[in-house]
Amino acid sequence: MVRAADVSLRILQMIAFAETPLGVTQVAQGVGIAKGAAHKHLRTLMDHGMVLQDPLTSLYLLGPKIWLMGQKAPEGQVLSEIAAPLMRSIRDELGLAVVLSVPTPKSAFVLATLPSNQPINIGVRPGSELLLHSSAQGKIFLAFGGRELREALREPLPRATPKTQTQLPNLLAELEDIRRLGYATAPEEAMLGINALAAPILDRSGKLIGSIGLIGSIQHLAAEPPPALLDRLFTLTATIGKRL
Amino acid sequence: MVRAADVSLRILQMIAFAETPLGVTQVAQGVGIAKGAAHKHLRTLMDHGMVLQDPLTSLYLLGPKIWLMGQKAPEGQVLSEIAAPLMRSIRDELGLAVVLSVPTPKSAFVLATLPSNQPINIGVRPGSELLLHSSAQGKIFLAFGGRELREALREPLPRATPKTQTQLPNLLAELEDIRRLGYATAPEEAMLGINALAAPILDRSGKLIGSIGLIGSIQHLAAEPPPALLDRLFTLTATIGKRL
DNA sequence: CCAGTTGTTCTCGTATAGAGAACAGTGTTC
DNA sequence: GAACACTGTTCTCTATACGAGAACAACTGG
Repeated sequence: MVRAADVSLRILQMIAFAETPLGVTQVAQGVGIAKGAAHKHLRTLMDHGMVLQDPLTSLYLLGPKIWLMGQKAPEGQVLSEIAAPLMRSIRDELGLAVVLSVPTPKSAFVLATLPSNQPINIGVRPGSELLLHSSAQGKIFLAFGGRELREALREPLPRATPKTQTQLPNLLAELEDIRRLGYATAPEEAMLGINALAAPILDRSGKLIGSIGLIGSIQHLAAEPPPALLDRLFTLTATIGKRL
Repeated sequence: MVRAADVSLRILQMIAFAETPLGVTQVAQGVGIAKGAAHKHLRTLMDHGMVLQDPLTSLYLLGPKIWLMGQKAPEGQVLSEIAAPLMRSIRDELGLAVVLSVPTPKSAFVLATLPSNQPINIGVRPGSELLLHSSAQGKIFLAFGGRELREALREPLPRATPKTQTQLPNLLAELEDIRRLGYATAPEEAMLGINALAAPILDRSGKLIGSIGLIGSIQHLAAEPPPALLDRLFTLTATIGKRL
């Protein structure tokens, strides 16, 4: 781990996901270093065009180069443009929150989300990383992904709620079921009162690309999903897979 | 300048703009450090999800987080989605290369391009940075941008070709003309045999957002642009400005 | 006009980044 | 099938450069 680079990357993320442009002082205390040091990091980021400084307010905001680099990332471009309209239609139809995520070595990375349209709505923040063993999408990745993803299971499984599955043998058995049935649920495993239903997005060759998850309270999304709901989800993921 | 962060950012860009996934060795000699050190940097980038490693080939490629961050950059999202279809139509109509760029403190940053559709075609690489004083788009930014952009003129003006304007007073006079006429040209100032014509993209409040440039050989794009061509360019930039 | 903010520039001691070598895999070649 | 030529990864050690802290400059608002 390169410490200085780590700091710069944290600063970059901070600026990227901040609601408003940030000043040196906020950045400094955000990453926990001295103001002067933060300034040096910001200058480095500016030299690379990753960040630029508003000439009027002298606050720092994200530069255009980040956008350009983002265009080069395969997942986003393809998946989101294809999936976005389909996700919207299923959300409007079912009223549940819809989440698109892709696998990373240790988590399910949330690329895009649509919150549910209930008065009390449930959402997932894009950019968050769901644990592999305690989320529906994570379990999809464990079940359908390459062997390297299951490496993460060697370490003890942290408990998110009392219902989180922390026994490795039980989890492995569940993964078998998931592979067989083609979907995963996680009733109150990530958060009490909340359930999720997820299915994999596979390309034509059967390779795992990502997953679509539906999130809802246990009231709206039962632990045993009704067949009609499953069908709807499967047609969605199959359509996305075909259009890749 | 934070050296370690600089190295990591160079590596990140290298991976982002590489044609194919890269290995540790290529990265190391690309940025000029030892293999072991490069490995440490790559791990740091991976920890942040900026980069990930193909489990099969163990080559490094761009991670999904970069895409997500790119979505947050204001310029790209808005400008490119609005401008892209309009740029395409003007390219097909005129046959000239079309370039969309935004201002940075020291250059015109190229966000998106369309190469000309001639047999011998001319293009501009996205991500490149055009000098402010020796390119049509750069001169647009100097003329229409904030005062801070003109700070760059305090330093001596490098000569790109024999025709590059390197005399500050002459350049300032030209900027006056550009402001008055609403367009800039740069015949053979950036590259011999090539001319460019550019106009600013202004939002409703008149603030400079970016510029559209047309690039062609001096044969296809005369130093004195015909009125019809100017009209076409002005309607394009005006349309983009309105849709912001 | 002064107090309390900003962002920026210093200096200096210490943590750390990078060179280099050794290690561990993988595929190629003879 | 064994030696080879590559990969990516891990290690040790020292010159280096990072970050704490303080001082500075430039604004803002009471």
